[in-house]
Amino acid sequence: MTLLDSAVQAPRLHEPLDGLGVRMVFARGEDIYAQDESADLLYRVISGAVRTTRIMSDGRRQIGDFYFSGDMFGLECGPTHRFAAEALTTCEVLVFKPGAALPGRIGDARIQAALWEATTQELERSREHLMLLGRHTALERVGVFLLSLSRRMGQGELAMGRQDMADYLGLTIETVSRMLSQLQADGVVEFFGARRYRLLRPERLRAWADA
Amino acid sequence: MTLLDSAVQAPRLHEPLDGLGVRMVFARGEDIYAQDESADLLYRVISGAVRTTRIMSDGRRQIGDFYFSGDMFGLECGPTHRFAAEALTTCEVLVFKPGAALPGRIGDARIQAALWEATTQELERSREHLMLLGRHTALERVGVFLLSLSRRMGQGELAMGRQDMADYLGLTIETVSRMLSQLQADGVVEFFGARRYRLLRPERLRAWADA
DNA sequence: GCAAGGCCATGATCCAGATCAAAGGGTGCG
DNA sequence: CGCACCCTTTGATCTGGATCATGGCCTTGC
Repeated sequence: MTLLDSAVQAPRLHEPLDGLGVRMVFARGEDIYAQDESADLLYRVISGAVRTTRIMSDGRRQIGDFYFSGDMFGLECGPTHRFAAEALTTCEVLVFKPGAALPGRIGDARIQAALWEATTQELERSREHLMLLGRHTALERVGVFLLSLSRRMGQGELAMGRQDMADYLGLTIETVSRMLSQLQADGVVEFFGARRYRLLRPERLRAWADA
Repeated sequence: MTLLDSAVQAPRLHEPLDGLGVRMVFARGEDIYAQDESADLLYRVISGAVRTTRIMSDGRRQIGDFYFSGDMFGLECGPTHRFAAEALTTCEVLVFKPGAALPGRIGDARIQAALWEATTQELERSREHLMLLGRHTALERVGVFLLSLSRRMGQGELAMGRQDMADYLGLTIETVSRMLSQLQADGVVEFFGARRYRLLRPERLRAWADA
C-alpha cells in the first residue's frame, strides 16, 4: 500500500484527517473489508452509508453499527476485523493508515485527538446499542432506532431496508415491519412509502430511550 | 479533589498508571459513582470486582460490564456517567484524574497508550457483549458468558450472583438458573454449590462464541 | 405496457423464554 | 445448634416475538 503511505500530508486544523489517505468509491452492497481480514487501515465515510456485520456459521447475522458521512470505522483492538464492512449505499470512503498516529506513540496530536474522539463516540454508541438489545421491547427498539437515526442523519429517508434494521435490533423483519406499522398507527411516526418518514412525536421515543 | 492532583507522580515503565491517583476501598454493594454523576475521574480495579449498571425508570436493569483486577473503568464520551458503578465484592480501586493525559493533548505518552489500550479493549468487549445479546439463544448466552469469565478471571468462583448474570445477559434469573442446570446436565460445566464451577468442555462453548 | 423479481405488510400458528408459584439449600447470627 | 433470611432451583402456565404462509406494491428491464 505505498499509495497510502505516500498520500500522507500535513493535516488542516479543523479536519485533521482531511488530506490524509486515499478516496475510494464502493458500489451498493460491495464489501469494504471482510470479517477476519487483517485490520491495518482506518476508514472514514465521505458520503453514503456503511454497515458492519458479523455472520455466524449458521447464517444468523448481527449488524454492529451503521456509519454515515463524517463517521470513522474500521478500528479494532486486535489484528483482524471482527465484523465485515459493507457499502449500504453507493459511497465514498477515505482510507488511511493510522500507523504511528495511534495515541501513545509519537504523532500529530490533532490526529490522535480525532482518533480518540471517534473511538469514545463509538464506545458510547455501542453501549446505547447494548441497552437497546438487552432490556427493551420490540416496539421500543424500533422506535428508539428511528429516533437515533433521525438525530444522526436528519429525518427523511432510511438508508437501510427492513432486514438491516432487524439484524441491527436483534429482531425479525416481520416484527420490524409490524412495529413500524404500530408506531404509525399510534401517530408517533408517519411513513411515505417504505423508506421516507417523519417523526410526529419524538418525545414519546425519547422517553423510551433514556430511562 | 486536590488530594488527587497532588498525588500525581512519575509513572513506572511497565505499569504507567501505578503511582498515580488515590487508592480507595469500597464495601460490597457500595456505589463507586452514580448514573448521571459528572465524569471527570477514571478508575482502575486493584482487587475485587465492579459492575456498571443502568436502571430504567420502570426498574428494568442492564449491566454494562464487569471489571476485575487490572481493568480500567469510568471512561465516558460525554460529561456524565451513563452507567453507575458499584462494588460487586469488597474491592480496592485506584482513582485518578486523567486531565491533560487524554490522547491528543500534551501528556505522558505511556499514560496515553494505557488509556488507548483500555478503551479499545472496552470497545471490543462491548461489541462481543452486543453479539451475545443480539442473536444468541439463552443457552448460548449463559455458556459464552461462563467461557469469557473463565478467560478473564480464571475458573473457580463466580464473583456475581444469578441476578447480575441475568441483567448482563438480558435474561431472567430463572432462565439463567435453568440454562446453568442444562449446561451441567450436558456435561459442559460442573458446579460445586451455586458459585464454584469448572468448565469440562470449553470447546463446546467456544463454538458458540466465535461464529 | 407488461412481466418478473424483490421488498414489504399482514394474517395464522408456534415456541423460547417470561412470569407466576413454591420449594430447597446455604450462611450468618443469636 | 437452630432459626431466619436470602439466594437459587424447579415446576406450571403464559405471551411477545419468531416462524410459516400469502398477497400487495414498487421497481427494473425489455
